[in-house]
Amino acid sequence: MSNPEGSLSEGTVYGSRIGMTEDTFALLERNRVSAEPWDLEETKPNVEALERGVPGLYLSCFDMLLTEDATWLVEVSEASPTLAMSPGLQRQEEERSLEQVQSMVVGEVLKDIETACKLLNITPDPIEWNTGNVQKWLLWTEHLYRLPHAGKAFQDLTGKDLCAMSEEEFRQRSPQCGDTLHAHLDIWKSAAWMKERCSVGDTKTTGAEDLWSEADSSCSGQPIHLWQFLRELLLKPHNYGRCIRWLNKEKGIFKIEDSAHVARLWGLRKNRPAMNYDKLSRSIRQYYKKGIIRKPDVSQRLVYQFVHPV
DNA sequence: TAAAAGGAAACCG
DNA sequence: CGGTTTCCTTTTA
Repeated sequence: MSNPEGSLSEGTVYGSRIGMTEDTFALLERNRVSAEPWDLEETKPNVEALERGVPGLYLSCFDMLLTEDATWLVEVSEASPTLAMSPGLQRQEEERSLEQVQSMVVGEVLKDIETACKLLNITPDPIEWNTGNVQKWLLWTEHLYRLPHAGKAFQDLTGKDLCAMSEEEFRQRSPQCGDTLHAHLDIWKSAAWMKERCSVGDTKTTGAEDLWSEADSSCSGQPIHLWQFLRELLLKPHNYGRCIRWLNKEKGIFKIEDSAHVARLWGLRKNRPAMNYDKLSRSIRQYYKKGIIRKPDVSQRLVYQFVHPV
């Protein structure tokens, strides 16, 4: 936010580039506020902050007008009183605020998609999904927004098939939530398209590009290890703080607050639907002799310690 | 009663 | 082969 002008213009570009209509934003906002399943918090970070941020953002713009530009305003108003805070200027400011909000929303959407990709181990671009990826995405989207299970209706479809389908075709396969699923897929498609445009386009670094490069760096490489996965969760307390958190970050001591939940996430990531805490904890115990994770000096239930803290 | 601890064997990229 | 995953028995808080 150090450069409001920059993010304002970027927001404009993104908004139009990815073709997000006001309806799209309305849908996003509605879903963000209404749904709250068990894992809403993990995948919908900063919802409250965002919503609180909106009036705050407006106020800070207003403050700038009143402070930094006050002398300018006075000078202008003396020279030409009609120009000071003319309706046109006001509308411009309002539009800028709106654009800023929109760019924030886009940023949040990208973050959510990044989170989902890491969790499901799928690519952000739906075009690349195989049938398994599609099912994962469906499962994910369904319980994120409390939709009835419709995976069966989309069985054996690849991401490419899915992307080629119209909203009507979605509704045919799932009368209850086809339209919602179509809308969400649309968001993913838009984001993927935007990502492509950003990476080949201008070299100017933007907030959104940072988000994607962050996603790329962690998505690449070998199959993830359990200890890495746990670190990832711990790195995002805003998303996962309810199920796993640091007790002492410096010493690497953490506590699993919701064992079943963490196990479910691990199972999702590794494609092991039968994963549970019994098995996950067995895997953690394998780390004892390897010197990766140990029990803290004062052993407590569900509390472990990284042998080599960051 | 859930969690902790490990042995043993299967699984899989 | 390594890194789990699965299953199991016994012990502990």
